[in-house]
Amino acid sequence: MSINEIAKHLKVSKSTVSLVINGKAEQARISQSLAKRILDYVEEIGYKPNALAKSLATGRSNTIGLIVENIGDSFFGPIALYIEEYLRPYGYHVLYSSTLGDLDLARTILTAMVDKKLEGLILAPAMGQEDQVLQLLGSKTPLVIFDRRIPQIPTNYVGTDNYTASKKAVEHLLDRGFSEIGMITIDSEQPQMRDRLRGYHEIVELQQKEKSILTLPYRMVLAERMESIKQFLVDNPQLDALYFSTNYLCVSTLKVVQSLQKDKAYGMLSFDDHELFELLNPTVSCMRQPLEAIAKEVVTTLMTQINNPDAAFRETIIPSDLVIRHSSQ
Amino acid sequence: MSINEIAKHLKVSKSTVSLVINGKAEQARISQSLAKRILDYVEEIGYKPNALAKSLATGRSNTIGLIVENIGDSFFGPIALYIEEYLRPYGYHVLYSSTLGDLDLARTILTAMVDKKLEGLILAPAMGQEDQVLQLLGSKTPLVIFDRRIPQIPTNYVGTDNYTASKKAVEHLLDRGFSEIGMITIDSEQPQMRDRLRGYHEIVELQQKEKSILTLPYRMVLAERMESIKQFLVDNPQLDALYFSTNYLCVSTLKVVQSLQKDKAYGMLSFDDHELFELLNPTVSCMRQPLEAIAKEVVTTLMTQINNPDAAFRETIIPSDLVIRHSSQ
DNA sequence: GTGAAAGCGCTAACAG
DNA sequence: CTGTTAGCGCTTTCAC
Repeated sequence: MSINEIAKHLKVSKSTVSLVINGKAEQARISQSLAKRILDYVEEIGYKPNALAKSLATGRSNTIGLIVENIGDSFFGPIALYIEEYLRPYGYHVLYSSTLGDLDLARTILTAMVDKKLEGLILAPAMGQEDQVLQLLGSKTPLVIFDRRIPQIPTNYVGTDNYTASKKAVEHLLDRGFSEIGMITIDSEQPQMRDRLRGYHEIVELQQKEKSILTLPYRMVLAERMESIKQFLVDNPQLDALYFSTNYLCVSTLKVVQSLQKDKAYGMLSFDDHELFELLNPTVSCMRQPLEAIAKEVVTTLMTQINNPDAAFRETIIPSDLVIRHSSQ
Repeated sequence: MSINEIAKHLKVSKSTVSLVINGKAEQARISQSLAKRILDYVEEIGYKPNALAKSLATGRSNTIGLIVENIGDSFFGPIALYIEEYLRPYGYHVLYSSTLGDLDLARTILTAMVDKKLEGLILAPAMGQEDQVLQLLGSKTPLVIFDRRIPQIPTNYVGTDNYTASKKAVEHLLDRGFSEIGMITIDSEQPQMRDRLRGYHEIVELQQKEKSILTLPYRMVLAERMESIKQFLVDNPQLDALYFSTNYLCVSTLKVVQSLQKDKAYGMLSFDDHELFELLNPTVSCMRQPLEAIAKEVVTTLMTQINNPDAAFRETIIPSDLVIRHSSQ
């Protein structure tokens, strides 16, 4: 079942078979009849080239690595789907991994992917992975960072305008008459989270209001997270609105509020939309990142670098949209 | 940066280097000092073996293929995450692809994965892919089918008890006093959907009630789907409860009901849970498939076959849990 | 203890 | 037009 056996059986040489199979019969000026004979036999025995051997010989694996925080969540999941779809026309497959925000795991994964000689890497880096990325950059592997930029290191990057969008979000809440706005956020070291937080800081300071911020670690079990949020709400009775740096914090908070059964209604606005936000009562306003556009740009950027390794890095900021629903009215 | 250069530089042979790197120095009785010299140099230049070449030589790619319908949805996304996690201890990586229910695409993807000589395949097959699976079975590639079984073809399989769970769900609705239960389902040819439908049929017939079934195609744009659902509700004013074969149909219906602004409240029960079902008003009852347990069993089954290619096929049915919330009270 | 050599399956010059 | 040859980078057997 190898090219060798085919060659032997047909009494031609390996290279002839290889050329024909790869559609280069024409340009290698191989006779139509011979080509047909080979193709027919290949068809007959159902021969399939070994992609591994091909990759080794050509240096092309036709595979792109995708490293995200959690493939199962409502941000990275759909992004992954879109990335796969946009990559498909180029003939690329996707090898994925979720880091779950764990640095050690993230390092191991990245190392493994580099060793596999993938043709390109799409990475939402974990905190602390900067040095490894820097090193990777030296190796000339095409790379696109997304969602969270690595400050100080110039790379290809695609992400949303976290800072500006965050300011808009908080301003919107203020405009609608809320005056004491608390922010619930996560793992404040991540650049995108920092920027969202910064936006909150700036607007609230501008209004000379009090800041109330709850910062939660990533990877906290739901029950604990809910407990922290509950305490935060209790400790800050003055709050009339809540701003969330990401949607699952909003979801957790909604669960807390529901369990509290107080009838205090907070104004709410979350970064990132959620499929069911428009079904809740009240419906939940959000800053929506355009997932498909981000995925598309990630792929375009990667392809650009693959086809032109020496091109300058490209940074694309894709603005998020404020989606106004009832929770911020 | 290849093993060759290391050998040359150290003036030893390739094989010695290879043995040392792979920790077989001991058994090959290579001197401690030589081994250390090699290891040190490897460390120094930061040498990484080329995984591709290694795979070609050993025939092991350390990669498992995962083919699902949609990696971005709330069923397959989390499943993919769990599969990855359970696979990690074995040193396997995951190459994924979404078929979006498209047969041609599904065939192409499966073919490509087979050519890549992956060490195992986890597959939620598309309709019509039976022949291809049959063929794959002949090739001895370790394979686990999940979510949707292929009738008539014995394979490893992991899934839930669709038929029984569906009966329980409809019975529950009846028990709670609903009497005219409509079912909204999809693409009724898929075995798991058939089974869910069959459960509905059986219970409703047992009660000598009228059946009202709306069958929607997979891959329908949201607006059209909502339109069909709306029409269905209008045409069937007698319905007092709705049973959904999968959660996004329930979500779509909730959107329709919301837009209708009638205050008719349907009893509702959906197959598959959704993160926000417990936040809606009323909270939505469901049949919950234990995602992590399914993923775990998929991996266990696959590993069993990989380690013991001649073992008999293993079929595991993991029961779903009825989660009772307010929508079915 | 160590190294030479063959081979995994394929591609791609280059000769004829 | 077709075949020879030399790799791609690594593993593994078997002499020495």
